[in-house]
Parts: sequence; structure tokens; C-alpha cells
Amino acid sequence: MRWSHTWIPTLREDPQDADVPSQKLMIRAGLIRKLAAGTFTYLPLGLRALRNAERIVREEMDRAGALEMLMPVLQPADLWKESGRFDGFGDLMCKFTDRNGHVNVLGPTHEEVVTHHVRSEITSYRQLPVTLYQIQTKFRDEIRPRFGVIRSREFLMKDGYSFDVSWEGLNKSYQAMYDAYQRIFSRAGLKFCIVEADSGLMGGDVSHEFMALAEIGEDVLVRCDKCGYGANREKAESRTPEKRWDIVHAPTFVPLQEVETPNVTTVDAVAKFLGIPPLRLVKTLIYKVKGEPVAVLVRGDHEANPTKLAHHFGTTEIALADAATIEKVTGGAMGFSGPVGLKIKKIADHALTSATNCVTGANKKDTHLINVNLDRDFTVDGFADLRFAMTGDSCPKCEGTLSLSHGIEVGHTFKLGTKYSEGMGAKFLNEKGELHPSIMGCYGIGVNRIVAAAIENSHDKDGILWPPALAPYPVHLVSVNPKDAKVAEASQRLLDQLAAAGLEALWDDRDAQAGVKFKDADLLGLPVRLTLGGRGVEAGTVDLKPRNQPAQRAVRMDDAVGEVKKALAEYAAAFAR
RNA sequence: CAGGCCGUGGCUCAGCCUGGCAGAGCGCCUGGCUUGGGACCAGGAGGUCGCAGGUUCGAAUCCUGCCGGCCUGACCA
Repeated sequence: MRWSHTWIPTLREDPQDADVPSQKLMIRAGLIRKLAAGTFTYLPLGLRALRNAERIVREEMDRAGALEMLMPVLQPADLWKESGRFDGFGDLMCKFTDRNGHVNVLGPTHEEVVTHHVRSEITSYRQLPVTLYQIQTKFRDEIRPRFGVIRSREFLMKDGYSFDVSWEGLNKSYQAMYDAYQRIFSRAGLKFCIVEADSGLMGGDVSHEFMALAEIGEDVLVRCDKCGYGANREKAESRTPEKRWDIVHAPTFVPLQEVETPNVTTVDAVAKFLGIPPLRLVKTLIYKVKGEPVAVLVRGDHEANPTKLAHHFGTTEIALADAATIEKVTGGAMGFSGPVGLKIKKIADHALTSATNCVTGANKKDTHLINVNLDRDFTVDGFADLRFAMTGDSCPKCEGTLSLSHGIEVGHTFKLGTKYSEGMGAKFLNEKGELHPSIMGCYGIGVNRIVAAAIENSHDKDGILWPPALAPYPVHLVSVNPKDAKVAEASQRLLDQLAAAGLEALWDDRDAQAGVKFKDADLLGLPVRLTLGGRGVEAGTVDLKPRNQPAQRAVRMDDAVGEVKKALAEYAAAFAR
């Protein structure tokens, strides 16, 4: 493709409204343009990359035995009311009323639609199992679109749904998708990891998130450096390293004592005021669980994890108590709560098992207690894992150490079970003539996010370094002076040879300064750059520079195709996991 | 949704405080000269200063409202 025949509007400067590297580079390299908040146009070059990502997804889904179909974006709201998710999704859903007064939604996902079709058509165990998928535009009226195409209101998603006659069948279908996902993200050249995700109180027991590792990722994940354990922040278990207490604690119990702490309420402030590390404090959080006040105790430097609380209490009706409730329950002001003398149910995080001589609120305004000890000064109704894991914690599965990293969620798999099939009547007759709901799984991939994450994973100060499978073109030919007939002729000959070998090249045939073209070539980041100028034509050579190498080298024109293939193979090897 | 910031040529931005002919760099067009890492010379096109109202002899500039965008937060103790 000639540069002069396509449309690649590169920008010299960073766009004003972009903040993350992938977004800046996608705009500067002429891949996308923003239309409005959270909506983007893919220009020719960007579309090629997006189509490459899409192709990888499609090939691997097909290989895994999934069947591609295409469902409507436009869906009747009634279906969503039937599943009970119309209100659940709420304002996240784009909706409108049509001329007949019917409420329609623009699909944010397709469980309802696919379940509707399956319940009408698939009524026998003989028709199962089946895994259906589509690659299609989804709409979500995000609270806050950001990071370019990473969180947008309109995006391309691969969504798949499996239907099985049994849980064993679901496990098999799920594993097939799980394996396909690994192949997809490997082929796309992403640095990714798979983490356990919380499946909530509803539905199945297993959920995995496929995370592209990136500093700017919105999701926090916890990983073990030794055994490969990974989980998202809501789900991650951990063990508190015992020795940290031994270091900071006095060896013997010291008498309980009241101290004045005027207007000092937060953990950090109390720690600073008393000149002790935050982990010496015990945070006492008053929650309302199904309307009942409960005290949750966690170490000062730890954070209570609402998801774990929900699991512990077996309800989602959990919220921090308001100031009035806290005063009523503790007898003291907000910010000065403590377990000593507290009458309500108290549960503590495991990390407090060995807590000695710690600091708590006194349930009295402007007062804290020091040298508080479990059993001697207060008791709890139980211990549980109630907090978020943090860097330095011990792995729950082995002796390794956990660390936090950020990730972009590029894929999510979920064992749904019978939530939708039961609720929407997607049932089949088994061989005994009994009616059963299908066992469902669902599987999503953010196709745009694959592209953005790849750039996030692979760029330098000059521009993109495309993973080979996503690169809009494998080869970038820069003709230094294309007005020179000899150069133009040699360039065309080279392009023909490359094409004959199945290598499509972007040919920068612009009448521009060489420097301009080199800068643009670095920005676009195609895997292999060839440079041809007057002196090369004279010598019968062309200069070859892989995007990930600092220097170029001259190769004979006759050997160019072979050298390009070799360079592409080496380049690809650098992206192999 | 709440808080903060920002809307001036295609892009990045200055001008606004202290009202008085709408600017710069890049990009674009024409010609010249150049062509191996964002050259140079000459000429040129391009802007209802987000929208509406108000104050004023006079508003990009001050005031009010609206629209759009960006950032932060939204159980963080």
C-alpha cells in the first residue's frame, strides 16, 4: 500500500485529551480519532490492527469448536425485565423508546438474547452441548469513559456462551475456552496473567479474569512470585507474615492506658500523633449487616474487603454505618471506635490473632486506648479473612510472597450455571424424558482492549512496537527520494518481490524529508523497516532495520525477501512467551 | 452523580488577571531550493475566540446560564 494512497494522519505532538501511552500513540500514529467521550473512529491503519486481533480471536474460537453467529445490538427491554437485569444494569444501559412506545436497549452483553434463542430451539440433550459466540459492537453508558479505547462507551467484544447438560460438561466447555483464551492472548503478544475472580454470591463457583499486565491498568491483581497463584484484589487470599508482629511488639503485656487524642481520627493521624507505625493500631469499623450493627476489626495498615465481608456474612446487604449509628452503638464519636467494652458482635481479621499492646479507639471523643490486648481487654466472636491482600503478604498456597500489580482486563470467563437458563426457562429433555435447565458458561474478550494493551505492553519513546500478529503491515518501505526514477523503479521491484512472498508492505512514497519518514516509521512501529535511497540503488543494497533493534544493516537487493523473513522471525521470537 | 480544571485556525498552545485591529509554532496550498533522522527561502489560504444572554461607547477578555471535554472521587475509615 502506498502511503500517498491511504490515509495515515500522523501527529507530531501528543493530543491534548489523551493521558495514557496507548491512547496517545493510537491517535498520533493515525490509528484512531475520537468522536466524542468514549467513542472512537478507526482509521484505515487502526482498523487493520483491530481486524488482526479479531481474526486471532475468531480462529481460536473456531478451533475450539465454538460456533459464530451474530445477534442484534437492538434488543427489547422486555427480555431484560424477564431476567431481572433491566434494573440491575440501570443507567449503564443505553436505552430508548421507539415510535411505538416500546423500550429498547442497545446490548451491553447478550446473555438474555442468546438464552432466548436457545430456549426456543434447543430442547433436547441430543442438541447439546453447544458453544455460541459473536464478535460485535457493545454499548455501555459508562460512568466515566477513560483511557481511550480501554474504557469506552462503544466497543468491540467477543462474547461466547456455552450450554451443557451437566456440570461435567460445563467444565469441559469451560476448559476449552480457557485454553483458547491462552492461545489468543499469547498470539496477540500480550504480557498477561490469569487470575481467579470473585463470582459473587449469585451463580457459579468459578470465574477467571485474563489480565494484560500494564501500569495504567484499572484492575488490581495479586500474584505470587513462586507458585503462580493469582487473583484479583476482591478475591485474593493472603497470610499475614507473623514476624512483622514480633518485630514491633513489646515482649510483655503492658497495662491498658487511656490517652487524649484531640481531633485525631484517622489511622495515619493517630499513628503520627503517638509516634508509632500504623500496623500497631486496630481499626474498628462499624458495619450494618442486614440492618444489624457489627464491628469489623482489621490491623491499622490493612483494609477491610467488602467482598469478603459479603461472603462471610452471606449477604450483600452490607454498608458502613453512618455517624449517628456509630455514636449510638459505641457511645463515642466517629473515628474513636474500639473493641474494648463494645457490646455488639465483633469479628476480626486473622492478622489480629497475635495482636498485643495495640492502639484502639476508646469509644469516647478525642480519646484512644494504648496497650490494648486481645482476651485480656476484649474478646471477639470469631476470626476470618476479611481484608485486602497487600504486597509483602505470604501466598495462601505456598511459601512465596504476594505482590500487587495492575492489569487491563482483556478477557473474562465465568461458570454461570443455571442462573439464566432457570430464570428464563432454557430447559431440555434428557434421555429419561426429564426437564432440566442447561448449565451455562459465558466468555468475553475486549477486542479493542487487545490492541490498546498490546501497545501499552510494547512501545518506546518514539512510538509503537507492534506484536507481529497485530501489526497493520509487516514491512515498512521508506524510499528516500521517490522522485528519483531509479529509486522508484527499484522500490517497485522490491515491493513486487515482497508481495510474491506474501509480505504486504506499507510504502512511504511521499516526497518528504527522510527524517520525517523515519520519525513516522518509528511512530507507526511496523516490525521491519526497509530503506532505499540513491546510494543503495547504486550499490544494489537496501537497508533493513527491525523496529526493536537500534541499528540498520545493508542487505543485497537480491537477498532482501529472505532477509526480511528472517528478521520477522527473529522479531516474532522476541514476543513469544 | 459530586468536586476541580479546560473550551481561541487541522494540531499544540499564547492572549483573558488590568476590556480597545485575533496571535505563535507545527500542519496545509503555490513556487524555489533540498532529500539517509521532524531543513531552508518567498508568497498564501484558513478562526461566528463552545453556545446564549447580560454589563459596556466597545467583550476572546468581566458577569450569569447552558453545552462539550479532561482529571479526581464515588463503601479507602
